[in-house]
Amino acid sequence: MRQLGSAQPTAVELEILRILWELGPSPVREIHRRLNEAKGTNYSTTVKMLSVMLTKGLVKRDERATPHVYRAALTRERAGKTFLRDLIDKVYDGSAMSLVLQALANGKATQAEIDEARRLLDEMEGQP
Amino acid sequence: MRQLGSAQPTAVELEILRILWELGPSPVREIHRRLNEAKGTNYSTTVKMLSVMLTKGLVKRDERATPHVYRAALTRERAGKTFLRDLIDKVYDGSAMSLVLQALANGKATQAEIDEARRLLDEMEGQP
DNA sequence: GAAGGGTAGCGAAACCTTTCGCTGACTCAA
DNA sequence: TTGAGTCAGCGAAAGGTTTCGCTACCCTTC
Repeated sequence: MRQLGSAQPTAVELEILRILWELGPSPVREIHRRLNEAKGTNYSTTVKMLSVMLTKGLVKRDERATPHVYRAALTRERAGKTFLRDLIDKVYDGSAMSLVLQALANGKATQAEIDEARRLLDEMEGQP
Repeated sequence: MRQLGSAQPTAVELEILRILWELGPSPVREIHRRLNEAKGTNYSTTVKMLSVMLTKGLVKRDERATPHVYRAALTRERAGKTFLRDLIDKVYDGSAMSLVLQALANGKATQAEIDEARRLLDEMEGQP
């Protein structure tokens, strides 16, 4: 059984989250308009994706309203943090410093810059 | 048809790339040892994944050697850049500055820090 | 109450990734 | 030559994501 809180959004799911982050809580029709604009998706598909995301806990919905209003269950900030952490884990074996060093590698970076970057990344990682 | 150069490595593919980045060019047996260690994968699976990755252009192999030697077709640096760009595109709608601002948002950041971070990210993005 | 439009949901198909059984080739030693 | 071991590859199954057809349920409005 997949842990509810730890599910990484898939490509389309992320696209929907992005729309919700931009629009704020919205009815399906609104979300669909955007998604269809971007990639010609069928209305049924949008509804299905939202229902899948609901069971995964990626979105929440207010059923009292008609039409139902959906909203993202995580913030853009949290998603960003998670993805960045994931990137560091998957590409740099968990070493944030590796990424920083690599980033500065071909450029001309002072020690001050490196320290600065380190602090920035520490903040991004958040506190476990 | 999927563009060869633009294929984003999947989870297992990335795990294999990570092994190759660490070990350098290696025979299947070596790669398999690591992969199996990490997640108990069958030998056949490792071979198959490598063959899939070969057709996708993610790895190259020297068939003159016996056993065949595989090596990553992209560097860790390039993969990191691509993933970071992808993260920015998918989560922050392509605005690197959004990510930086968000990262600094809850912390207490000086203007100097922000400028620093901007420069860092510019470098990470590479020059189109 | 019948027709039409907006809304919601289910189940199955289509597609991609990941897994592995099975097979064959090749090498080395007895 | 035969048997044991290593290496490579194919095809199909298993599992997850994404797609959509079809159905049903409200509301209006006639």
